[in-house]
Parts: sequence; structure tokens; C-alpha cells
Amino acid sequence: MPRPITLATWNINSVRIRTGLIERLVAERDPDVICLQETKCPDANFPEGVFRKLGYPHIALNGQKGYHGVAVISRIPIASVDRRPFCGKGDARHIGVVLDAPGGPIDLHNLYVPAGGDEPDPAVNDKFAHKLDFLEELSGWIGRAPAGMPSVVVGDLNIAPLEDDVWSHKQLLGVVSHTPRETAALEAIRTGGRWIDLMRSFVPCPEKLYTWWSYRAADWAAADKGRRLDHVWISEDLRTRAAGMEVLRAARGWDRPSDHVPVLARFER
DNA sequence: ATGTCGTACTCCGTACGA
Repeated sequence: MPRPITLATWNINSVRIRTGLIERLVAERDPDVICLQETKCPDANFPEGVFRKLGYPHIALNGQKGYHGVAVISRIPIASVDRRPFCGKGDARHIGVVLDAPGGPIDLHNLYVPAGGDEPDPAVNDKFAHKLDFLEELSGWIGRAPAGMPSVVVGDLNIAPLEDDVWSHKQLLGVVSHTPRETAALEAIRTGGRWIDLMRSFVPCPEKLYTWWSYRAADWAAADKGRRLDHVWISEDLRTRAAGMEVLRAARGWDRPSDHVPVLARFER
């Protein structure tokens, strides 16, 4: 059986200061495609050369200075690139590519949903209003079933939709990322588009599953107060090819870590 | 669980976003 295709998604929280951590991910797991969020880097300053030397010649960028920014770094050829603006703000929060993959093209979308600030009330918090607007726009686009091509949506969606996606459902019901308004909106988008929650297809509830642990915890591993903010959704036509999923929890303990860890998804060719 | 990060400018400290 040929080696599976491995996709990784990781909110790297600055690609420039954590290039070495991505090299470690490559050394340990050798993903074919790496989707990054929060690169915090204009395209002209992206460390493309490092990734080319690592064996990733196909690179698609949508970055901006200081904040946000997404990237796709690939061993598999990229046939086309699409950068979608959201909410008319000019933020770099989406990049879509068509991978010229063995077994046929795959439509891959890499997203960074707004965090939404602290107060879960759009009337007093513009950031939360922006998050809800973003979800509404996402619903009108990706909330339709994809047609004609196997499709994958990955990224930091900044929402932990299920009760077992957070360390305490009751204690986080009023905390941005797990409020009923956000979780209902995200699940409606996912089910409306007939997207499969790949991570939960391999690790069903009630098992806890997290991808993010706050920097502010004194001991993130001991407290283990995590949330599943990062996601991999696949279209129905990829279901039988989905071969595995891994949350690289150990990466949260690497030197100068991101507060998010990589999520890996494997597909048969 | 108001705590710790990274970035950019206000530029060796402060403001902002997360």
C-alpha cells in the first residue's frame, strides 16, 4: 500500500520565530502539506527558502504585517490558489488551494476565524460582532455542500463546538469560543455543508480532545484546561479515504511553543 | 484563570490582539 497523504494544520503564532518548530514537525511526522495560521508575516518576509530546502517547493501565501496570515506549504503541486477576503476588512484569514494530488485533485481551504475578544455580546464588543459576521459569511459560502471535487477545510476556527471539546462545558458556556451562539453557528455551517468532523470521527465524544492550551496557565499540562479550536473537515467523498488523525500534543511542550499544537490528518492515495 | 505571549511603534517601554 502506498504511503498515505498527510495534511497538517497548525496555528504557529509567528512563522518567523517558530520556523525551527516546523522543522521539528517535519522531522517527526513528515507531512505532505502544512497549513499555517497566524503567520504574522507579510508575504515578502515569509521564510520560503527554509521550506524549499526542507522539500516543500509549492508555497501559497496570504499574509499581512503583524497579525493574522495563513499559508500552505506543500510537497504536492498546487494547481490553483484562491484568497477570499472576509467582512471587507482586508484581513488575511483564508487561502484556498487545489492540490494536484495522487488520486486526483483535492480542494483545500485554510481558515483563521476571528478570536472574538472577551465579551460575548456583539452590542458592546466589535470583535465578537466581527466573529459572528465572519461566521455568517462563511455559512453562505462553505456552508453549502462542495460539488465535484474532494474537499478539505482546516484551520483555527476559534470555536470549540462540542461539550467534550473543552475542559469544562459548564464553566465555559459564557466564554468566547464556547458560547451557544458560536457553537450552534459553527455546527450549522458544518452540517449544512455536509462536512465531516474528521477529528471526531476518530476520537468520538465523550473523550476529551484539545488543540490549544493558554499561555497563561502556570502548568498547562498539569491543569490540562484545553480547548479544541483547530479543526479538519472533509467532504463525504473523502470519508472512505480518511486513514487517521493525530493531535501532536507534545508540541505544546516544545521550546518556546505556540499555544496551539499541530493536527495531522492522513488519507489513502 | 487578569495570567503570557508576539508584533510594531509610541522605539529600550507601551499598546494592541490573542
